[in-house]
Amino acid sequence: MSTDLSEDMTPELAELLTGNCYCLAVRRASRRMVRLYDAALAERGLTISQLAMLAWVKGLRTPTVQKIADYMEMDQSAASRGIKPLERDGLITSAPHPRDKRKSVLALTDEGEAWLAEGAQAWATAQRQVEAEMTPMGGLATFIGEVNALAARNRIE
Amino acid sequence: MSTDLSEDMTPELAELLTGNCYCLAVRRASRRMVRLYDAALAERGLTISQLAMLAWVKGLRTPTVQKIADYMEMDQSAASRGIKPLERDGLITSAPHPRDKRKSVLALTDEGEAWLAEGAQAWATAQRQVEAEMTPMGGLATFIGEVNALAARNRIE
DNA sequence: TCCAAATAGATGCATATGCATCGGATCACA
DNA sequence: TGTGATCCGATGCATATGCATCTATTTGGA
Repeated sequence: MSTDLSEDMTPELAELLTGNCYCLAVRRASRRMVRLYDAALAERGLTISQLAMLAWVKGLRTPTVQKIADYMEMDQSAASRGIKPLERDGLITSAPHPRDKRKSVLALTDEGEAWLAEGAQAWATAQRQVEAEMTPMGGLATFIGEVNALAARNRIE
Repeated sequence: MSTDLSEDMTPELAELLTGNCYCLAVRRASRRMVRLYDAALAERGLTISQLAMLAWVKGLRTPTVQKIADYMEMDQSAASRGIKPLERDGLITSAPHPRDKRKSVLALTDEGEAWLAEGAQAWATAQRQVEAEMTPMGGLATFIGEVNALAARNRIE
């Protein structure tokens, strides 16, 4: 309701609040997307992040925390913590790297494999749904490319 | 390095890991964007979320937790917790609504006003930078529109 | 008027995320 | 072959987020 809104705002604040902040807009979109995928995955007991980590453990020849963080473009500490619940729940095991004691090599347990397979099915449902409703090669691809290029130019992460 | 990647992946998992998951792609973009804006705001001691909340407190005639959550399209509990540090640090005060004791009406302190003004300057720097580097009306606008329409159709939030 | 339904805000619980930092291990080069 | 620079993973600290749930209040009818 526009009656909620005050009148005396600087142009900058108005811009920030009217959905024109790139950062806030993407964050909102991200929250929504996560809720959508998480809802689809909830019955399998996984979140989209956890599914992705399981997938990376399977997809990498020698999965380590650092490598997963690199591929997911997130902080190493965040990846480290994200993996913890999966280890706790017996979906992932970790063993010291034979030749580099700094590293822990991760692996899926049989249960982890099963959960990943199940989760991938649920994921596909959400993915196909979004795909069907988004303009093909529409905003997302363009936008992601822009963000990545921008981040690279500014050495973000 | 492609030598990291294993070969035997189902098509679905390959799709998920190669950056084609809408959810993961947006999440990555969001993380980057937040880091960019947060870095610009760090010297003012604010995060982009906190700046937005201060702005909404100023921008709404009768700001309450619920109203801020609605406008920011986030969970009420997340908004509630996000406001807490700002209250603790003396940037926001809250007082019971005169006619509805369920509500707390928020307000900026003088210090809150000052921080908001300072933060808005820093924000503008980041915003202008991103703006200059993104294709005008390029991917973002299209994409956000798609996400919102999709979320509306699926009653997400 | 009175009670069921709806609303506001807070909290318990759990994950998600980044920064700084620490201790251990490895590497590169003098 | 040392040893300083790097790298790896873990942790402390702090915010960010959502869901379920609880209490207090308000509201909308019967």
